[in-house]
Amino acid sequence: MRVSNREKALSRQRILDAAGKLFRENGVDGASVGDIMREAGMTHGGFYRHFADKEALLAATLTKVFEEFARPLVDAPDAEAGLAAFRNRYLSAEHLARPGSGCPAAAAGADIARQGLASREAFSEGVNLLAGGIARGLSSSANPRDESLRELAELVGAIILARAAQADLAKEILAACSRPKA
Amino acid sequence: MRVSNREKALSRQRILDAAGKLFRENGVDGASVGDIMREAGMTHGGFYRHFADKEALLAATLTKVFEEFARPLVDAPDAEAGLAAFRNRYLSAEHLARPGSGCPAAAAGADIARQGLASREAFSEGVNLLAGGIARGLSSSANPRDESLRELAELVGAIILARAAQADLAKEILAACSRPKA
DNA sequence: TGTACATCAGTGAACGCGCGTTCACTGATGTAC
DNA sequence: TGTACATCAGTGAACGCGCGTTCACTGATGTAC
Repeated sequence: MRVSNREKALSRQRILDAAGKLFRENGVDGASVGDIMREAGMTHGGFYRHFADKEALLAATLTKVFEEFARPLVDAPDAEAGLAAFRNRYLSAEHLARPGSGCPAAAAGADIARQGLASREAFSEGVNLLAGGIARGLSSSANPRDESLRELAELVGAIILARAAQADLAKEILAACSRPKA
Repeated sequence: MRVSNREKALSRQRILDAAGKLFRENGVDGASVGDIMREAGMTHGGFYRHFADKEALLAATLTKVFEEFARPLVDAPDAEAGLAAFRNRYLSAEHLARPGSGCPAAAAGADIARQGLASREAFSEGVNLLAGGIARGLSSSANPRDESLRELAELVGAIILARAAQADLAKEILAACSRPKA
């Protein structure tokens, strides 16, 4: 029961969306091909009509979710306000509780170090995309590129530590990183 | 072939050391009980004479490796110099390349969010231990606790991003976070 | 535009494999007297 | 201190299970004429 080219393209998008959610919620190892296809409303066998293997799906998913996650920051009409809003969203209780729609660098970063070249390339591009968006909001800085990487590292570290820590410490970490710098 | 109590205690230490290495190198899911017991020089069956399950091993391992990793910082006679040395070691190429003997928060943090209570408690205590050591070196700060958490977040985020990124970007991230603050 | 046929998206069974955990067994160790 | 016996650390086979991937099959879609 072959489906039309248009339907196939939609299936691919559903697989990518499902993978985006489950890779971030459960980790790369914790989200199986079967889980992802089920989330996408299909059975596992059809997966290999869309991707060569799980690694190829991971790389394609990273590219997509970094783009989606960075978009509000990158597209903000006012770069400084956009950065402030991004920080605020990043360190929110909402982002803490919902990794599945949150920052891919925080949710999957630790896993990517153990993945193939394609995923690491997609990850690196995603980091550059986010850092570029942050740097836009730091135009008054002497070295926006360096400062943006430092800023991104702090945000990623904060949410990773907070998600692993118990509730009280998690709130403390997010609050400490939210305060204006001394 | 029962072994003496002293030998049993040594076996337990070997299991914890092996787990400390493999959990950090391969992730919690990526290090199997069999792998760890093999690394410790035993077969897998004896594991359950030492730990109730894999989760109990993870919690005990976290407590041990956080303690070991924080010791040079916490025990430094000169707190400020100790912090500077800690930052230097943390952002080094050596630490980038060797997660198995490096910071447990960076190597396992993302996994811990999906683990049981005992592991999250051990992780939280480890974070507090590190933050306390950092705060010691920040005694001139108005708010050493907040600043130490922010500092730790930046270090953890930097090494996680650098390990996942490609070599050039990794070096750039570590360099950006190594420079004195503007 | 209509027809004949090749293509192939998706299904569901099956594959080999490694996982965490259990268990019967062994024989040296620990302990009660 | 010596003896008799219970304990139990470690081994290796086995368990049920889920993993990534393959494959024969189906029938609607795409395409060549």
